Amino acid sequence: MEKDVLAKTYNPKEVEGRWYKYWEENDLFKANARSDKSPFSIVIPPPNVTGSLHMGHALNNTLQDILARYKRMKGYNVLWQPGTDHAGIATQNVVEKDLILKKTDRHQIGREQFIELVWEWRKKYGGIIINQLKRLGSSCDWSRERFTMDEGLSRAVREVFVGLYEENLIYQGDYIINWCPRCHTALADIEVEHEDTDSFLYYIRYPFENQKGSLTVATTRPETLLGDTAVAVNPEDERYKNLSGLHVLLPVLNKPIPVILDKYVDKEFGTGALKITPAHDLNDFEIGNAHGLERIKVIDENGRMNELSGPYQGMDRFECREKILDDLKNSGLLEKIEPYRNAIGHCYRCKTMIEPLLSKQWFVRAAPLAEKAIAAVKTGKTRIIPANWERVYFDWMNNIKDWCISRQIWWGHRIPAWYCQECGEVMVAKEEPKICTRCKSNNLHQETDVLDTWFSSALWPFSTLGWPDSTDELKTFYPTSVLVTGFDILFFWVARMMMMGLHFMGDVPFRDVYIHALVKDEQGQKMSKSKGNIIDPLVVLDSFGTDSFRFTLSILAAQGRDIRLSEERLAGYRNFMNKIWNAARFSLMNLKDCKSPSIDTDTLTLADTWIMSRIGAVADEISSNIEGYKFNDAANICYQFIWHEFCDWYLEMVKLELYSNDQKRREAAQSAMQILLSGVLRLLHPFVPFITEEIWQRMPHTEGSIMAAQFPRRTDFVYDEKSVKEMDLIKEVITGVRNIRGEMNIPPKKAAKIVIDVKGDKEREILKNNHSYITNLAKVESIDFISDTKKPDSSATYVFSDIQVHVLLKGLINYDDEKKRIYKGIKKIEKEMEISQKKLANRDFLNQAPPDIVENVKQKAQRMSMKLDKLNQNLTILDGIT
RNA sequence: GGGCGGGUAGCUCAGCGGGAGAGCAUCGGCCUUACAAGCCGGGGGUCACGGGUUCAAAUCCCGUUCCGCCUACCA
Repeated sequence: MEKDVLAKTYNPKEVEGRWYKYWEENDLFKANARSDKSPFSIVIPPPNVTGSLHMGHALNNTLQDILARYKRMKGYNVLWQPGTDHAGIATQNVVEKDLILKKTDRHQIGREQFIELVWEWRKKYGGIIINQLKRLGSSCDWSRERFTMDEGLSRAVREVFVGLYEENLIYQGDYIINWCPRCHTALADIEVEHEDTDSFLYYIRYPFENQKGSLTVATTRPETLLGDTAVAVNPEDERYKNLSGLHVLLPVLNKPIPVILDKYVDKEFGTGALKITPAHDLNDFEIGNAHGLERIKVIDENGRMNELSGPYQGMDRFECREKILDDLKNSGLLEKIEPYRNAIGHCYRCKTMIEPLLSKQWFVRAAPLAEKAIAAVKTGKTRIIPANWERVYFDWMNNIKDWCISRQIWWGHRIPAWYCQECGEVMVAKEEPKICTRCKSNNLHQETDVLDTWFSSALWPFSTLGWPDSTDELKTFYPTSVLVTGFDILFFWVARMMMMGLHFMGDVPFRDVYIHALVKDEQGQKMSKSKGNIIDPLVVLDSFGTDSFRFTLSILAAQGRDIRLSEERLAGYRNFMNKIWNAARFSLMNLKDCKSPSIDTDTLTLADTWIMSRIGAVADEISSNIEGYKFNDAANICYQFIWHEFCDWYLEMVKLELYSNDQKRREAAQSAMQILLSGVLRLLHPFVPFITEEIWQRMPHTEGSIMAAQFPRRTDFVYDEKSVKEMDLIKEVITGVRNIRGEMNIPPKKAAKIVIDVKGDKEREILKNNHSYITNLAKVESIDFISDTKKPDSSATYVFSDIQVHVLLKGLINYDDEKKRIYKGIKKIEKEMEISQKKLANRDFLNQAPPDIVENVKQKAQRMSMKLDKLNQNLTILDGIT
């Protein structure tokens, strides 16, 4: 790498690809399953293989990468385990769409060939999201990339399924499930999205069978009445007391169905009479079971009315509703229609309205598994951060329902169950059985359903590490250190990993779960395709560069708060990258001929000691913030320190040394600068890997990649608290002069004479010894020192505590302006003093507040009082002049 | 229905018991040989409202209100 002068602005495009390749080629992302170093491991939340990078991924992976890079620099053996999941329904949908274009469908080509096509698709497009993660700089160990349909992971799935079945934790049964008529599969409860919808409540008369009159029920789904097998009323409902044992006639079909009594029915709602359709509603199903009612399925898997729905057979469910309402109206059975708002379930994949259907499915008995998962968080074996998500987790776990895991699609792990065609025996086994265990028949058929994708995702923390084999990876990296993810998959994924990990590994899958924010748009709206407010991370990467993007996400990632991303913010942090770049540019220009760095405390200037004390303190703060998942604080500390301390003050001060004729001073400055630049880059590296590597490689006396360098600690630098106080004093004087220059409109080029009135010998010494900082940074041509003397004529004065800086302004001073300025200062300080004095006048405060607090207030009051005196004196003098 | 988060400078947000902060925007002055994606300086806030606890409240508690979000088998 040539170490020439850097370009004037940072150009990320030229840099990023180059270094990513370098890191990969030099195996810098690789974990070691047999290492003496302490392990640190993260499994990636596997992105959907059909996916393309969205903001959620960008944030999620940026945060993981910060942790991974930071821990590597701290000397850990880091494994960041990457991979993708096979996304059963989504992937099948994509390939099926292709087939439609080719004027065929999966049923025509058959299961085997279809699966082959999906694999082909995955080979061709499955790497897209992976490459996008690489563009983000993600330092995953790609040599270990896994896919949930890999042979190894599929083995883990079979092992788990059979294990749970044998323990009676998986069972098969007829239940009401959520059916998507478009995807043609069952869905788990959490895969259904509820949406408040304006609909209607229809009041329908069910005539009595053997007497006059009718019983009116209220329903939102009149079409399901074809499958009604009873009408229920509350046993305590006075109105319907005498109806028990009677029958009513189902409208349209004129079929008698019984009136039953059930406490479930709410007397207050509708008419207090509830129609019962056990095959199409979960509650009705349960009531039906309790009363031994027949289950009549009238809607089929396509959402169409079937042969049991009489005249409506063949109609779509919505079409049927219209028709049936017409017919009811005509026969006078429709009493009234009321507008009604209710939540309607939709498929989370395709948004089709869910049809609750009676169907035979496979379920995981969740409650027993949840117990340990609850305990693990209660006892702190796994921490959820921020902790308020614990409550959400507990709430769900405590009310957990059995998990429907079978899906009527082809792409996925086929359930390892076989049915004997002769005797009906069900066999669940890891290997395909040859003959029926009961009747010895060889006429066996495998279950056609596959497992929910989340079933395999639930095993991710150990299946990716080689389970069920006992591998070095498992020994070294399980339990993983932390899981970083969004709350939207807390139930889908985190909770289930907890259950499976505890059950099969006997330990939690991760020590920490860090739940991060959602990325929203500028208006705080959730980004969605339908709203069209999506900010494409790839576009952001192109226009601002990866590092700016990552830094923006980090600094906005406050715990428990969503991120509103905006172009202005991105531009602001792109400017920060440019600032870093130019600080490096300046440094490198002056480091061309430098020796290898060493700290000689004798040659350190006050500026050196001060900035080293600061960078050391800052390094420790950044460390503790990263370790506490306070990414925004860590990033903000970097920003403030680098821009407003290192660049604004140190680099300006070091110019004195660099431009000095004294070769020794120059060399000492070069040494310090190298140490500092190296420190700054290493602090920044976890956040902004590319720009830091680029500069690192151009620095003299650096070896290898910055990835392998050590993260700075306070003890790496000179630390001297006194220097911080001294520098504060000098900065205050400089700021004071600048302030007056600015407010009095003194041309920046015009050098000023100043007189500092300082009583304390110590302060005077400090200012005298470091006067060149003041003369250079405040454009001052001479400094005189006085002690407790009257304000010089033709001067403007900056007052702090008992120190006064008089800027001599012969001919430039406007006395009215100066008076106004002083007056403003007096008003401000009087207001502040009032607060302090009130406190000090309060006996309870003096007695009960901690002594250090009282002392602080006292000192503050004293300082202010001195300042106020000086200001008043100055005002009096000016009054005398004008 | 239940739960969670939020209301702090014009905007976006930190802070969450002892001096109201940042970024952006704004105003004034600067092409000072690292950076105009920059430098220097300034202005700007009854910390939603009402009570309470405390020597001390933006910060803790209660209530009100307005926004989000999650969850739920009253048809």
